[in-house]
Amino acid sequence: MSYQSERLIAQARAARTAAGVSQRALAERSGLTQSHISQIETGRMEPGLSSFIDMTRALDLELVLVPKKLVPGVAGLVRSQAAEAVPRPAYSLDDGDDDA
Amino acid sequence: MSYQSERLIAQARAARTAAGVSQRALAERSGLTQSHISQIETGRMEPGLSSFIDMTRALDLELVLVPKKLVPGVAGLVRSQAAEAVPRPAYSLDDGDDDA
DNA sequence: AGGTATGATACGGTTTAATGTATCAGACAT
DNA sequence: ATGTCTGATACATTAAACCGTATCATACCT
Repeated sequence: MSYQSERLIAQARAARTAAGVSQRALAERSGLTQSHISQIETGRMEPGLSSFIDMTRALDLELVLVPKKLVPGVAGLVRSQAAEAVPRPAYSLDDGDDDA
Repeated sequence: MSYQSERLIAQARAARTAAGVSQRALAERSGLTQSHISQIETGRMEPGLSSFIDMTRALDLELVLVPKKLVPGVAGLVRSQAAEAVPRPAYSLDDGDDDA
C-alpha cells in the first residue's frame, strides 16, 4: 500500500463521518460502490485519482495542488475557516423535545 | 477518461515545465517512467492516486483536501504567495536581444 | 424477537494502470 | 551531418483497480 495517500484518505473518511454520511450513501452520491469505498478507507485498495476525486467531491471537498512551502499557511486558513462553516449541530434531527 | 482530474494534471504539467524539469528528469526523481508521465500528461492514462502523489511531490507540490467553499480563498493565497517565491525570470536564457 | 442500518469482506469478472524497453520525430545545438 | 535532448508512442506483460452482488457481524431501535 502506498503510505503517502493514507493521510488524504484518512481525511476523506473523517470528513465523511463528520458529515454523518454512510458509506452506502456516499456510494450512491459518488458513483462508487460501498465495497469500493470500504476498501479504500481501510487501505486494502489504492484508489485511482479519479475515483478519489469522485469520492471527495461528493463530500464537498476539492483536491488542490499547493506548493510545499505554502502548505502550513493553507492548512491554517482551512482550519480557521472550517470552524465557522459548521459551527455546531445545535440540534439533532430527532431531538427528544417532547414537552410543549 | 475522467475529465475532473484534467485540471490537476494540467497544473502538474505546468509546474513541471515552469520548473524546467524534463519528463525524464521527473521520472528519475519520482520513480515513474517517462512514458508513464507522458501518458498521464497527455490524458491517455488516468493515474492512480499514489502515482499522482509521487509525481507532484517530486515537484515540491502537495495535494491538499479543502472544503469547496474555501477553494477561492486558498487559490488566492497560493497565487499571491507563489508570486514572491519565483519573483520573475528577469532574463531569459536565450534572450533575443539582437539589436543594440 | 424482529427490523434496519452500519462497515468489512469475499468472489468472479472486466477493465485499466503500471513497468520495461524501444523507437520516432522535432528542436537545437556543435 | 552528427549528436543530444525533448516528448509522444508502441508493445507485451504483470499487477491491480473497479464493479456487482452477496454475505456477515455488530449495533441500535421498536
